[in-house]
Amino acid sequence: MPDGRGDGGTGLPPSLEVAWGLRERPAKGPRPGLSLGRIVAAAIGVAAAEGIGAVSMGRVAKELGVSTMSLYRYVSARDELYVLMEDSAFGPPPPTPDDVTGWRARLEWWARAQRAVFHRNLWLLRIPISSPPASPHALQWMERGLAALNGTGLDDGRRISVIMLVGGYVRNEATLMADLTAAVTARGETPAEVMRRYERTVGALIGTDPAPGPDRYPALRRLLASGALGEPDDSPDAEFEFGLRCVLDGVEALLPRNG
Amino acid sequence: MPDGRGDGGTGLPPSLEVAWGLRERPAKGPRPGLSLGRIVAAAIGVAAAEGIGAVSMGRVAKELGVSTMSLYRYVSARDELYVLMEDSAFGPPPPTPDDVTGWRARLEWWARAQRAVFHRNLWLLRIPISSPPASPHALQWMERGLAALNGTGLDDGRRISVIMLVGGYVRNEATLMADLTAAVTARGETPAEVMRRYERTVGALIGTDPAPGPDRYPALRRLLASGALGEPDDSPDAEFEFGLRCVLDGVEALLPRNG
DNA sequence: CAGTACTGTGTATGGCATAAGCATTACCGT
DNA sequence: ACGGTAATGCTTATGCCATACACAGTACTG
Repeated sequence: MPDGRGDGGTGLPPSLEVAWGLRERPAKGPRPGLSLGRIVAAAIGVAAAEGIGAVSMGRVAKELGVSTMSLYRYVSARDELYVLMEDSAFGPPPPTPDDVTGWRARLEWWARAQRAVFHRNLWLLRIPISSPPASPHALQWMERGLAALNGTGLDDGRRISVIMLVGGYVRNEATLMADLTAAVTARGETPAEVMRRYERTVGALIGTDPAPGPDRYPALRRLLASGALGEPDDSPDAEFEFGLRCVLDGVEALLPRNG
Repeated sequence: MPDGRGDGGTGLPPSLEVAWGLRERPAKGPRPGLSLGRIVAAAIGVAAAEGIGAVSMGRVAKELGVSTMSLYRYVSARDELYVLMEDSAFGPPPPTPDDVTGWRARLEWWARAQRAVFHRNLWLLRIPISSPPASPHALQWMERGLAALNGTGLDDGRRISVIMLVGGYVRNEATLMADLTAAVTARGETPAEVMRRYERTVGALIGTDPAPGPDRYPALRRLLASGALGEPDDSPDAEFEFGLRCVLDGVEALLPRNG
């Protein structure tokens, strides 16, 4: 391995090996005044307050009272910092209560816990996924998801597919919610107002009146007329649970025998 | 409305109203040498060749042989250009063949068509979703998705939920694939090699040997031992169809009566 | 033919990631 | 005790980027 000449032969960037607890502090130079932990915490503070877009190397450095370039002693690129922020924000998966038994309840618990993390850290959803999970907490979450499927007759290949399916659903739903709240905070409106404005926009675009020729948007027009866009009758949580139930029903249909 | 004083009272940015065919060419100034269409086409060309990261205002302008700032006569911000690129790349949904009948077949067709678009334009997946769909083709796709659910007893609220669920699944799966192919082209490896390298990394991180204390990663370890990560027995297409079947099974479980 | 609205453009500002080189520091082996 | 060495934090510089602003030319309206 000419490249990663550090401790672990993991092929990971040095900062991630530090996060994994591999790699000792080198015994030579001056004692570091900074630490990965402090940098990541500062970055998360900025992201939480002003969104991921405000997290620049310069900004984080200013927050810590150091120069921009000193951060590069700890992190070799901004994207690496993003990965560490992600790992830190997720933290370890919370312990599953004892009364949560059976694959379905366990997966639901897993999904809701993940959703809670996204809701607490909306900026997470703006970080593009760049590589398969290899940070400490990410693998712990993956472990938990896989373990939830114990007892189902699914083979290992299917298990990854299932947890990627469920995890993807959670992320997707959370992203839609985050987009809505972003629109809400951008202007000074309530979610209901945003949706009603969207409803009005679509109405103006496809024409609220049936139009002269053949109708190109019958289904959309009926949706608009129903008012389901502007006044959803479900709470966001209920919406999430609805989709989750769908997905898990689909998973259940896969199982060889019973539940 | 003090803001959007143009033709349509849509509340949309001017460029989008142009894309919708509202807004005449103003009869006053010099005839424009550029057009939204040419700009968007050039931008898509850059994105297709070098990824969305290469699509900067300066770069697109250079491609067209004009100055950077002239683009701002047609588009008020880069993100607006992104929306137009997205709309153009999607195009209208392809016509559904006559032998595709029933909600399930129609939704499958819709999902596969959408996936095909993503596969042809991987850069699409790197554009963050900023606002609810309001571009011409986006609404056509939405219309098609809603119409696919005709005949099911689902009410309109459920229908949006379902198409967002399916659409989200497609996008998610396509993104994972795009990430993989990005990793593939970044280094000079085959997909199988990338996955095997990942397998090795995870092995090095959690320790391939059972470790001394209690095992923190039993499920992951078993997954690794099974080789399911490194050598998935399904093709990417089969993987997609598997997830799609899951999701649609879940949808089917919602329906009031039969299929 | 003057007014006007629109065009493309040049210039300027302020931000960004990051490469390269420098002085300083603390440990290692002697 | 002390030179060698490797790591630290910093300054400076490069080359991107989005975009505000002001200007000169252009084609239509009255």
